[in-house]
Amino acid sequence: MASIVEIAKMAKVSKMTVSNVIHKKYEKVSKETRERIERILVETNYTPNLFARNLKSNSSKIILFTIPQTIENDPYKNTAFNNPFYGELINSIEFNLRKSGYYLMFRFVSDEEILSNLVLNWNVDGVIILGAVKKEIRTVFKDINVPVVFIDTYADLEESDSIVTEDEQGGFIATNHLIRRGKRKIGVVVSSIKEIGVASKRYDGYRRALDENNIPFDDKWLFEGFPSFEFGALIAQRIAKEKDAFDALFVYSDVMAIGVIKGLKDHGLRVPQDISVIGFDGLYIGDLCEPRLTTIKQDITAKGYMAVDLLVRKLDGRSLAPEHLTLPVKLIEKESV
Amino acid sequence: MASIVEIAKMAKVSKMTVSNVIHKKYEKVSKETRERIERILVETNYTPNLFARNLKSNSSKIILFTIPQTIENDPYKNTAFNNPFYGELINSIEFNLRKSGYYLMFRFVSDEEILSNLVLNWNVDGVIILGAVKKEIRTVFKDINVPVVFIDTYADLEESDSIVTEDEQGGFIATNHLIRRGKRKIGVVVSSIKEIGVASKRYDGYRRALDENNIPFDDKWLFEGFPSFEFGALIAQRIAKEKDAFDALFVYSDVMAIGVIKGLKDHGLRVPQDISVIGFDGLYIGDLCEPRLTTIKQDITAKGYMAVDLLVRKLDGRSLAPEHLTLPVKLIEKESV
DNA sequence: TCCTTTTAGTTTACCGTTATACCAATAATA
DNA sequence: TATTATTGGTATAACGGTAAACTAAAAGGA
Repeated sequence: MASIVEIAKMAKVSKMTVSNVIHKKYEKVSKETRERIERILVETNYTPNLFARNLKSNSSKIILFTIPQTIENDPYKNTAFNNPFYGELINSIEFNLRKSGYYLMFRFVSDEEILSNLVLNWNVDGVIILGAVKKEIRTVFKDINVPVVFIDTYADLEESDSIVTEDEQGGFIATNHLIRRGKRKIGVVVSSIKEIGVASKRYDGYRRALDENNIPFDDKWLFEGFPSFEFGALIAQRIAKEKDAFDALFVYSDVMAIGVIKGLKDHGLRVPQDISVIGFDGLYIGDLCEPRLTTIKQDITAKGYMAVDLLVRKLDGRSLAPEHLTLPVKLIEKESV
Repeated sequence: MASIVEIAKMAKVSKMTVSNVIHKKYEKVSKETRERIERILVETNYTPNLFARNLKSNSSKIILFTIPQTIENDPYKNTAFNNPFYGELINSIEFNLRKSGYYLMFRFVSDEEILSNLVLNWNVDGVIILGAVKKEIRTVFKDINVPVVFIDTYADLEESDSIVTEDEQGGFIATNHLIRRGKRKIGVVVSSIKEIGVASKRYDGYRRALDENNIPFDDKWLFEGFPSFEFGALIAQRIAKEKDAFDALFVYSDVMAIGVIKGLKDHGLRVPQDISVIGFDGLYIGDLCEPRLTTIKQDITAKGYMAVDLLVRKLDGRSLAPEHLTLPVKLIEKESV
């Protein structure tokens, strides 16, 4: 825990000389002095105090990655991480930040907290936000001049940087695939489509596929709810009761889709013989269920990479205008259709 | 981004007076001045610069949660987070840290990095480490006087604080359950048992159950390998080839167990009719596979809670002597046995 | 009235680092 | 020899916040 002053004393020089050695400003230091100081730095295992450095430089090398959500009072109730999507994304973000010399601070936050508590407090250099965020919050980031990359948000993004997947197209491909397989009574299971997020875009694609194939949409085909495995199973229960009303389902996420399949089977329906199910994400857990889940795959690790890359380019000043990147999707045929 | 000095100027007082208002040292400030300053604080949306504060106080309120591991060069290869165990744990840790006023910094680290890069650099107030850690690393934490809580480490813990599950007992219960169901040829699938981690303890429990039931252990019953879904499936392939050699398997983790079941079924064996499988962890994904996985459940959220609680007690000085906590396990009977 | 408290502040110094300005001694040039 | 440039540093101030010591003015007590 030696400070630069103590190193300077040991080397009998001023602390500025030590600082110059640390920063490799060798033209300021003679060879002998430099080597003497370097030896002492190694011996004492010196590491700079980043608080001091950050205070001076007014930058932290910390990037906040956050998932805004209603914060539960009970950690057992917060099931976000049950979805491997989050794990894969945070893994990729941490990996790429580390590679670029940044540190990851992770936190679930409520909308209010986002500003008061973290961005300002910590002088985080940048922020990556996953999921739908209210407009007020988004505009505030502009005021405080911290680069932000939004992942999977759609509303009013002209002036923000964002990364999304081909959600609409994915919904379209999924639904089209069902239609090409002869399905005509296609239900859709999503989280809320009122929020302008991935769910509503995937739903839009679903509707477009119906339209283009002249299949009239029936209000009863829409099932909305909390995007969890359990809720998927719950919805399946309702669907199983009117089994003849559907010959296929487009479910907006794999986790939900697996729940749906589980629920359908528990209520005596066979997948895909009685009813086909297609998911969205391409998670490995799709291979765990039986039948294996046909799905629309997105590259989550690439998403994390792109988010970090975009943010780092902002921080380096290599990207000035807002960018909106869209990652491709791909139909993965397994056995549930 | 107003600093305390600017606030002071606006209020026409010294910055110390502002500081006193912020810290609610009201006996130092008259009612009028106080209210004037408070108004300005609100108007300017003042938040203290934590770098400055931390520099002065030499504490950061940051807790590092880290999973030591060989850092892959390719984020696609890092599959740690595919195991929902990690997600549930980090969720619980973040939740409880936030509740106690701490911030979570997460990072995968190599052993070397642990010290040089983070603990010293960031003046993190405490560290939570998951998984087996070499002795050298552990001893260093003592030198630098940062409280550390180890999760799921066993080796040489006398002087460290640690939290584990009843791993040995869990392995015993699992194996005993198989034996009580009439199984006699019980294979065991673990990650490396050379490292002194949870895998070796669970294996110890397995061996004890065999011993106590006078079942001689056969070297061919042991399968070691990388603890992933894929590797579980790979091992199952080998097991399927000598199908008559086994009537049951104890797999040290659910993720691996699900892979094993998948692999067994892909090679024509029926679970549990031909061979029974029991897992360990109690993850929700155990319910996704068919048959649903019988397993030994541990409470991961409780584990995170205990880790944070113990660490915070260390930081508050409310726990001086090293503590070693062991969380209970419970047999959950489903359909794979 | 004089002395002591109390009130309501202010001043100073420091946390560890770094940018900037400065300086002394030596080397190079005219 | 006098002047200028280079080398190898040092001294100072600042980042924003806080603990501790200090002080001026008002209030209280004898």
